[in-house]
Amino acid sequence: MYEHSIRTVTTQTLRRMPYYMHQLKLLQNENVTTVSAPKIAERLNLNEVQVRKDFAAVSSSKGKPKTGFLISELLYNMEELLGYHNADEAILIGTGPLAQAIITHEGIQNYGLRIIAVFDTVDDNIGSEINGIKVLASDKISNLCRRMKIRLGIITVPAKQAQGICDQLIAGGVQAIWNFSQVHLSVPEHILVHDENFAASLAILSKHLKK
Amino acid sequence: MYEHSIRTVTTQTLRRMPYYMHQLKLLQNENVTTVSAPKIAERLNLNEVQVRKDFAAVSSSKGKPKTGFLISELLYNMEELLGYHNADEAILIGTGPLAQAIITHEGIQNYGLRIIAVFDTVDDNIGSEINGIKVLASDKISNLCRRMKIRLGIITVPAKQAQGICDQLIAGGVQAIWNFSQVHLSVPEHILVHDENFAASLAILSKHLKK
DNA sequence: TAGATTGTTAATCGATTAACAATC
DNA sequence: TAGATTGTTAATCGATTAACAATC
Repeated sequence: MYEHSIRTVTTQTLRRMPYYMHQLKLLQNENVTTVSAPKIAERLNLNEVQVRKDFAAVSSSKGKPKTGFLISELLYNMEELLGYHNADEAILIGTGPLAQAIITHEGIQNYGLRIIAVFDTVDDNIGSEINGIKVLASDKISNLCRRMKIRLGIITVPAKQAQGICDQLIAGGVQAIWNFSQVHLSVPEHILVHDENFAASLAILSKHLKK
Repeated sequence: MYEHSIRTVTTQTLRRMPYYMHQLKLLQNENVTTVSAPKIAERLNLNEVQVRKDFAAVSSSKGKPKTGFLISELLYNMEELLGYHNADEAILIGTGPLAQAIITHEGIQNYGLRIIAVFDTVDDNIGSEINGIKVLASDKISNLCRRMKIRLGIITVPAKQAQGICDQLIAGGVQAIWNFSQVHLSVPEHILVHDENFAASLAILSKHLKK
C-alpha cells in the first residue's frame, strides 16, 4: 500500500469529508463493506464524479470497477487525513454561551481536537471553571501558547476584543484561528483564519426568504 | 433615488456584507461620511475591484469618482438587503448548549431574526423555559409553522434526529433551514439548507496545521 | 459477455482579478 | 490640470460537471 494519488485535497474536498465519513459509518453499521461513489453521491445529493474524485484524493488504494471502495479503508484514510488519530491541542478564549457550546460539543473531541486551556478578558470570570477547565487571564495567552506549543486558537470574545486576542495568539506562535467573533481579523500571510460568522450565514438565509 | 443596478447579489457578496457593515459603522463612529472601495478593501484584506462590485450591487446610487460612497446610504442599503428592517421569524429546535448560545447571541436580534418558539424532542425538557421562551414538544412543529407562517427553522438536535425534524419543518411550509446538526439534510429543490458544520470547519483547520 | 464503476481528459461555470477608459 | 476613484469589459483561476475509454 503506497502513495499513488497526486490529486490534491482542496478545501472544498475537506469540507465534504465529514459528510462522507458519516455515510460510511452508517453503511458500516449495516455490515456493508464496500461502496461506490455514485451510491454515496446519491445519498448526499452530490455529483458522482465529484465524489469519485474526492475518494481518489484521499484513498490509499484505488477503487475497483464494479465494486467501488473498501469502506473501512476509506474511513481510516479520512480519519488520518483529518488528524482524528492524533489530536490537535487548542486553547479557547471567551467563556460565554458559545464557548460553553464549543467545549461541551459532543463531536469536537472525536474530531481530533483537545481544548487544553480557556481564557477570558473579564476579571470576574478568571479563576472559575468551565467544564472542569480553569479559566485563565488573557494576558497569559502568548506565554502559554509558546510554552505548550499550541497551534490553534478559538476566539469567542466580543467584536471589540477579537483583534487584540488574535494578536496575542499570533505572538504565541499559533498557526490557525477559529474565529467565532463577527469581525475580520488581520493576520500575517501564513496564518489561517477560519470564520464562523453567524451574521454572514443569516445574510444568505434571509436573502433566500425575500423571494 | 431609483433602481439602477443590474448587478446580481451573489452568495459570496452576501457573505461579505456583514464585514462591510462593521467597517462602515466604525467609520461612522469617527464621523466619517464617505468611503472608497479601496479603503474598505485594504481594511478587510480584499481585492478593491471586488469591493467596488459588491458596493455597486447593493448601493441605491452610484459612487462618485475621487470621493467614493456615502456611508449612511450604503449602510441603509445593506440593512435593507439583509432584512434588518423587517425581522424574519424563526423557530429553533433543540435546547442544548448550542441552542442556548444561539438564543442568547447578542448579534442575532440585530441581524433581523426573531426566534419565536423553541422545540425539543426530549420529554424532560418540554415545558421548561429557555431565555423566557417555553419549550414545546417537537410533534407540534409543522402545525405551528403553518399557523404562524414561519419560514425559517434552526436545527440544533443530534444527528439522528435531524432529518426527522427537517421533514416536519418542510411539512410546515418552512422555506429555509439553518442546520447546526452535523449531517446532510435531504430537502426538496426549492428549500435552502445552510450548514453550520463544525466538523467541516475543523477539517479545514487541522489540515492547515499538518504542514 | 454485458454492465456498473473506475479514472482521466476536456468543457463548463462562477467568482475573482486585471486592465483601462470615464469622471469628478 | 492631475490623480484618485469609479464602472465595465476581458482574462484568469478554481471548482464542478460532462464525456469517454479502461477494467473488473
